[in-house]
Amino acid sequence: MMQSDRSTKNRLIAVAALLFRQKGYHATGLSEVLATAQVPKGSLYHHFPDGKSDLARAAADWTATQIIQIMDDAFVPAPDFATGATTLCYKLAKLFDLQTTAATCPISALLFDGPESESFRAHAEATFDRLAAHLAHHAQRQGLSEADATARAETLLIAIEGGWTLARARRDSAVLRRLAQSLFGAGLRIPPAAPM
Amino acid sequence: MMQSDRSTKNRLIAVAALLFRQKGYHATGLSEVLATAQVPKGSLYHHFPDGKSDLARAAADWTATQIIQIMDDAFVPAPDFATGATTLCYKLAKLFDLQTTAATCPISALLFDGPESESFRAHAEATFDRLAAHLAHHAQRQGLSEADATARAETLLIAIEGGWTLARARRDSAVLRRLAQSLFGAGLRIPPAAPM
DNA sequence: TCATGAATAGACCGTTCGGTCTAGTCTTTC
DNA sequence: GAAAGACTAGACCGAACGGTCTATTCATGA
Repeated sequence: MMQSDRSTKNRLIAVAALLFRQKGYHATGLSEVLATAQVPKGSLYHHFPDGKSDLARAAADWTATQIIQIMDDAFVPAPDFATGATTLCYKLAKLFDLQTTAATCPISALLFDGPESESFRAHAEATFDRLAAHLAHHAQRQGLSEADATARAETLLIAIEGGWTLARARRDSAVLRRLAQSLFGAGLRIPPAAPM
Repeated sequence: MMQSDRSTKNRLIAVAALLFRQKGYHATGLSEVLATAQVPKGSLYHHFPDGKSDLARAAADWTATQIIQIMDDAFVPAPDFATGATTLCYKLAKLFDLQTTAATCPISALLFDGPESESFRAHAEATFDRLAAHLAHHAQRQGLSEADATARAETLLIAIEGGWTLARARRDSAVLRRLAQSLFGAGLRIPPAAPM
């Protein structure tokens, strides 16, 4: 069985994750996934008995672990939270630039656009919380108090989601790169808080 | 002709805007729109010759003017930008709470999920820019410099988009309400910027 | 070497999709 | 009150959808 990286199952997951994110779950036909992954229908229903929704779940999980990997890559070697956050934003910007079509943010995409079942929805929420907790964990690892860490993780998450949306609207990742500096950099600290 | 608020055409637009936002463009069938609005198919293709995509455009425009109205309601009577932004966040939170199903942010929803045509995409981008510009206009009206106004408007937009996403993931509008205070309030100024 | 289950392969099915078309009904205007 | 166009009404269409099913091939252990 071996489950190599290029196994039928993994190919299906990777292709599905990509297409679902690019065009959305409902806008992506199984036939397109199958054609792109070069997999016949029978194989899909062998590996994913529940069909499309099953595939969506797998794709979401796969994406989540990818995101966590990116977070770890950014935060583990970082001397402090701000540096980690900056690196993360840059990594995400790079990810954004990789795609020809400006797709939805991977974090939110696979969670909100999927089968309508409540079970999928619940799974998505749990996954989202897991990502937020992971971010908070890194913050705490840098010596922040639990409350502080949670708050900062949340702020960063908001900024990333919003930043990605703006980047997508403009088809330009610049916002994402500016994000970290706006949040933590020496420059403007979100709003200069000048006149008001 | 009269074009009353409850005219067939307006009913179609309102229902489409709601459903598209709740379930997404591709996940919403014309039959559902038609049934909900109590409109036969023939009427739809009379008012919107290009069918579903045409309807999506109209729904997006209709939503955009709604959003602008909300912005005006928040900013016109406000003594300064921070107050206006706070009011806006609260209004959006209220809007969020209105829906049983936690739907996508109206600003981004109707822009990103629609027909795949490039023309729709372009129209969406233009609409998005229009909203951003409108926000910046309000900021400038409060005496901020153009650069400042643009920057603040962008920050607010990022925060709203990201905040809505988080609110949606948690099915709780609290994040949106906390948003304004985090950005401009006397309390925590985004990150306390303490230890790091 | 052969038996067995995993995996592949794709023809096929019922449903629903967005869209077309013709017929009928109002509404407005001479 | 008849002509004309705006609008409503829904039967109908081909295409594509997700999903099922049977046949076949491949891999593995006895």
